[in-house]
Amino acid sequence: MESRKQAILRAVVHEFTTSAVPVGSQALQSRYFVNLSSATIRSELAELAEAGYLAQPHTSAGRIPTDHGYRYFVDFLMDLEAVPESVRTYIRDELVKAPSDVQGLVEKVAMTAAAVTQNAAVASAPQGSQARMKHVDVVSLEPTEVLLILLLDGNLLRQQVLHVSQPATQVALTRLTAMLNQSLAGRLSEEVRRHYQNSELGLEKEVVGSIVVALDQYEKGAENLVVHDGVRNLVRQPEFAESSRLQQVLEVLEETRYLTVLLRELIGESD
DNA sequence: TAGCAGAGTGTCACAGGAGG
DNA sequence: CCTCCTGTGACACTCTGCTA
Repeated sequence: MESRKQAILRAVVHEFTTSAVPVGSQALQSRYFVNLSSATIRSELAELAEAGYLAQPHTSAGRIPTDHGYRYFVDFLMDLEAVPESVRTYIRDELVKAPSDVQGLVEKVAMTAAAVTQNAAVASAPQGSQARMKHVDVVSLEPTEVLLILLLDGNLLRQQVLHVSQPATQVALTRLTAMLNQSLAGRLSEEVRRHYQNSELGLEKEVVGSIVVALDQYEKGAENLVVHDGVRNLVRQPEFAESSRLQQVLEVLEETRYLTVLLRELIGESD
């Protein structure tokens, strides 16, 4: 990439990661390229967009970096700081202590990254292959509300509150989970899905349906995202209230169904 | 909900420099 | 002197947010 395009891409990434607002040619000209006209910068922006490094939310908006643009920035343009030896040692010590299961390891990585960067950290496991159910438990919360606890292969734990159409007692739920564990433990998602299709309408079908959804999400990899206590670091930042970062974080969390993790952390932190 | 202002874009004609 | 390339300014257009 030509050096001027690199400089413009670097400026766009810097501006956008600071303000979270699409970056226009005039903003770039006034802050970074006083010797160029805005039309020249627009021309370069258009070429960067054509090459896939930038995108435009709508016709009259500025540009934002694409994943491709961020990748290029990280690989070639970012100024890397040397990691102090003390931090290196801290990371090594923390990861040595990490549990051997996937969930525990990913949580440890997120927690360590949050502690080192004093920011929010999101870590994900590699995309799941074929998911296998290990164990299921269903606990009664309210007459028509139950807590589904699902253990997947690799010791990944999933919890979900489920609204059921008919009231269910704990006795009935215990009987149901015993039956499900007997018939579905160790089964692949395809077999669980077949079980769902063959189930009659009612509590069993609703519970198995949720298990199918959880297994699907595991296979797609989206469920492997883990957020740890770095969210509190975001709240502590003075500019946080003015920033659109919260909105972005919420959108990501909502998509990945980890909003409850965020709320749990916030409730523990402030009103 | 319509109108308006502001921000930003794409396009085009033009100017200036480099090279043949 | 001509051609090509690059950069610039101007203008029309789109979209968003605000206000009456």
